[in-house]
Amino acid sequence: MLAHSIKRSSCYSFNSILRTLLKSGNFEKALHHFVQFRDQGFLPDNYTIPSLLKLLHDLHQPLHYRENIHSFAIKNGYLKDIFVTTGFVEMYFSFGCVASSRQLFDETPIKDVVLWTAMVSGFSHNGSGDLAVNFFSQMVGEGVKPNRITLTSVLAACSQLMVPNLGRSVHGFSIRNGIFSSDVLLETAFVDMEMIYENLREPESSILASLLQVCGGTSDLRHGREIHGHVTRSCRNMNSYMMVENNALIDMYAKAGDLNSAVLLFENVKNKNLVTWTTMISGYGMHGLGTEAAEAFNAMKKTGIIPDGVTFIALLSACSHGRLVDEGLQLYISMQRDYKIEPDMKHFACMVDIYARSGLLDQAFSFIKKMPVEPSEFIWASLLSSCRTYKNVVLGEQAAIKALAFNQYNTRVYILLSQLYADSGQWEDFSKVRLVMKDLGLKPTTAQSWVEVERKIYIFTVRDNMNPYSEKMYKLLETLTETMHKEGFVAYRSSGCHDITKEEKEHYKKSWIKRPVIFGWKSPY
DNA sequence: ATAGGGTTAG
Repeated sequence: MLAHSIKRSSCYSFNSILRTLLKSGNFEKALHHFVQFRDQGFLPDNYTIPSLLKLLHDLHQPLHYRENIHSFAIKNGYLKDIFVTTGFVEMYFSFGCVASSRQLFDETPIKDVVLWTAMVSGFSHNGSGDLAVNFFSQMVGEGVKPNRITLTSVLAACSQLMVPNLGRSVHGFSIRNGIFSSDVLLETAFVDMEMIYENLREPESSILASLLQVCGGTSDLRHGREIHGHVTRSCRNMNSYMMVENNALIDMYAKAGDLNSAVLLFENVKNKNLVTWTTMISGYGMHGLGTEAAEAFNAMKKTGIIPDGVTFIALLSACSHGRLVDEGLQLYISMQRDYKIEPDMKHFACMVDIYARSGLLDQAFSFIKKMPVEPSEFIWASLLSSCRTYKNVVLGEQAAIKALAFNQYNTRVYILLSQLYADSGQWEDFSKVRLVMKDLGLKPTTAQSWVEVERKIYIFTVRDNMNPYSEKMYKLLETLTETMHKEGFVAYRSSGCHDITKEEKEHYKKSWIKRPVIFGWKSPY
């Protein structure tokens, strides 16, 4: 009895100290403290576990260690404590293990606002904005009242999904329920531009930045330029926060395809900070200008600005788009050796892409296998994409299986895999994939693109015949193709689902009858 | 009475 109470009180003070050390960022001391505690024969209690998970996160420890803590927590019945459950939910989300988080959530009988919020933000961070919004409405439906943190998370998901109306209704909801968040500004960003001119008040930098983000993302140069004009007119040049507007404008021009304007503005900006440089590097990169990106990086270093993790993401992705394998590897090494930056999932994804886009699929795969953390769904899907380009069915299948283990409903993965099969003439496998999609209720989506000409937006798709200019456009394409041939270029022609010959169609119809019941591949693991 | 969810212009 006495021993028990001593242990309990020791746990109490241990937990307090651990928490304090973590808060002040003394991770090494915190680890030392934990090791001492453990060596004295004490075991973590339910109060310790959330802190312990945070410690392992801060020390970049692999998933494996945390799974041990998960087993430990299960054995001791600590998952009855919602604080512990929430910790694990958050931890699995951070490793991209969405299914594990979801399972934990489902197994929790009584869910509070924090657990619900962890789900909303977890989905949002893993690129599932739709599920984030879905869980938010479930939560409201079950009578759990969201707070400002929940709203911040769900609004982030709304803006990710580009659904301003949903954002507006969330905003309306928060007003009706008396919940206010400074981040509802995010939603305001979607309010129509003309409204800004009618508004007496000067729009916040953050609103302008969000609007520019939308302009960049939709290649809406016209609105982007209008905002630029607005910023220039609104005598805020003397203010320091002009930095935010300029950086957002440079990014917008680069993303909307007008690299010249981006460079022009960049060169005219007097005080460039790390974000300005990184934006320009990333702009060059997305236009395939690896050399210019590298030059900008060198120029930045000369000014004494120290790059951070995001700068290296921009550089590595420039290498991947410019097929610069050796340069990418050198940067990846230098980042860790010279700047002490720990690579995270995004850097890993860039490295995989650098190898894979250059056709070095085996090197991409061995890089994945050597990663210290569980590769994300995105990494597998991007490997699959390159497997399709280079027609590597064996590796492509493995990548697809891995990606689908994260999310069974990833339409893009099925499409890529079926195209890979089609390109390789494996029509039976092609139809198998399409049937699995059909069983799951997934529809192949046709990619759309659009262009704005004289205030009118023209949307078009592959083999589009609906456009009144279709005939003219295809004639022009023919001329272009001819010119390319004359110049010595050979067009790569995909034999994807649009290009099925008569025999292949017959074959496809036949195999349609043989409905596979389950997903027909075995995991290589 | 010690713990869990969000936050950046790139």
